[in-house]
Amino acid sequence: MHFDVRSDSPIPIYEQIINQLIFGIASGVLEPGMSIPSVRELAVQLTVNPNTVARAFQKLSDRGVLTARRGLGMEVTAEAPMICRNERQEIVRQRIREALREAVASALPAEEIERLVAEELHRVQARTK
Amino acid sequence: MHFDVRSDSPIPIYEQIINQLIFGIASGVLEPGMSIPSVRELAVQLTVNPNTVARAFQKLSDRGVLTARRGLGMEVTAEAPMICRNERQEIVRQRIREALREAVASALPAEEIERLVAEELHRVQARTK
Amino acid sequence: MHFDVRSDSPIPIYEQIINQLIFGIASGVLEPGMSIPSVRELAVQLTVNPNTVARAFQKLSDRGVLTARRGLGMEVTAEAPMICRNERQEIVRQRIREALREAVASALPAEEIERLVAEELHRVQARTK
Amino acid sequence: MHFDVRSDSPIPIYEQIINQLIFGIASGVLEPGMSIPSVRELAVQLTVNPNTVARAFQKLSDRGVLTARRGLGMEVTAEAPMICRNERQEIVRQRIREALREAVASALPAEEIERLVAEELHRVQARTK
DNA sequence: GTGGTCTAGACCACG
DNA sequence: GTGGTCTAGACCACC
Repeated sequence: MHFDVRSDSPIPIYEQIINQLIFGIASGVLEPGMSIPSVRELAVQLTVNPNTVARAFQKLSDRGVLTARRGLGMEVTAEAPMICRNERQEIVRQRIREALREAVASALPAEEIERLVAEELHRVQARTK
Repeated sequence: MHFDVRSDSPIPIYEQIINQLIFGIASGVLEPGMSIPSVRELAVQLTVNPNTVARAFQKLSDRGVLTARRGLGMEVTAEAPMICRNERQEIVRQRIREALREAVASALPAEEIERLVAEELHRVQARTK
Repeated sequence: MHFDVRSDSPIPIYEQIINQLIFGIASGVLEPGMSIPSVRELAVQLTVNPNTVARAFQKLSDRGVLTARRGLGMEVTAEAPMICRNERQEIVRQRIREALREAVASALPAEEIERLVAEELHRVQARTK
Repeated sequence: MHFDVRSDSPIPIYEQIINQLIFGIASGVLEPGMSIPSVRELAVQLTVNPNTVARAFQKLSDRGVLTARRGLGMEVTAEAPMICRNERQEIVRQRIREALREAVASALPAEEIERLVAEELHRVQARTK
């Protein structure tokens, strides 16, 4: 699974990790019963402090998405996919809503906003192909 | 001019103020020559500490958007409208790009993303009418 | 007499006025017994607040350089030229010293500093011819 | 690296810190990759409030000279040396220009100015040997 | 431990 | 009254 952490974002790193795990589970890349990378492993991969990864795991464990298997690392729970599919949509929707709210607040003309959205949508979709 | 500050946002308050001033100048609500509320005034209006407002003014002054007139308050510079129109577009574009990047990273199907965008765009435009 | 006030300088305006009056007296442009421009007059000329001019006059009066002639404005005292010639040299020397001290502290090579000094000296002398 | 802050100078403390960091980077004493004292450390060393140091760091960060590494401190950027060498020369040149401009405005004879400059240059160079 | 943000309140220069 | 600077001290996210 691919992770992408931006240390210059105003969004805390541990939250970025949480979101990406949620996305991975929601999309089926991570399935119930699968064990996810260890704290240390992921920390190395993301060049991030292990505490930061551990915090992300902890929060997901609090929400019932992950569960600790002693000595074996974290495992995706059975209920995780359902939880994550809901959360994913809410996260994405919320972020889009905020961006558009700001766009409207900026008093840019509606056509300009629509143009920007179309442009960026196109751009971002092209990049992932 | 209307200001709207959210203290629960991950975006720092002083940056929210900066952005809204940029939007105000870009849209022509604030014109070159003084018209900006004083630090103390705006602080009361936003129920925020004067230093927080001063920080926003200071940064805009560094960027050449505002200039301090000793004893008289801050004034919008002559170059401000040009600077701000550019910055406005970049701010809005950047925020939209991030939201869409995350949406794509979430592995939501493209049609679903487009549906969400259309829905929220509609919603946000309706709110301002 | 010519005055040049820079509102963007870190040196307070009233102090700039003080210095320029000292320079005027030291150089003999302003002589003992001469009445200098009124607060209002000078304030208009410099597009500066009358209080600022008044403060400069007050400080010079404290130092025995100017004296108030009731109803007639400020007058240059008999001792002023002597005081001002001393002060002038000290002011100029001090400012030069600070500039050079900073230049040396910046670790610019000595030849580079000398080059800069020569360049700026040339430039500033050319401007006044 | 040595720092020297004068609290009685008309130049704000945070700006003195900025200039000295610029000088340090321009001269190669501070190199890209971390080596900068922490906010708290430097504050103690200069017997200055941590916020004052933080302000200096913040401004240098805005200018692309420093970058914050969360939890690790500030780091000199790769572009910093180039930026700082340019800025150093401008800072020094500007200060020299102002001093000489004032000297000329004071109507001191040219030879006298040159004498003062030579004297102070000599003096300041002797001090650092 | 680090920097980032914010509050509170002081003093100064200037109008 | 205005902005600019500085101090003091709080809380947060992150290492």
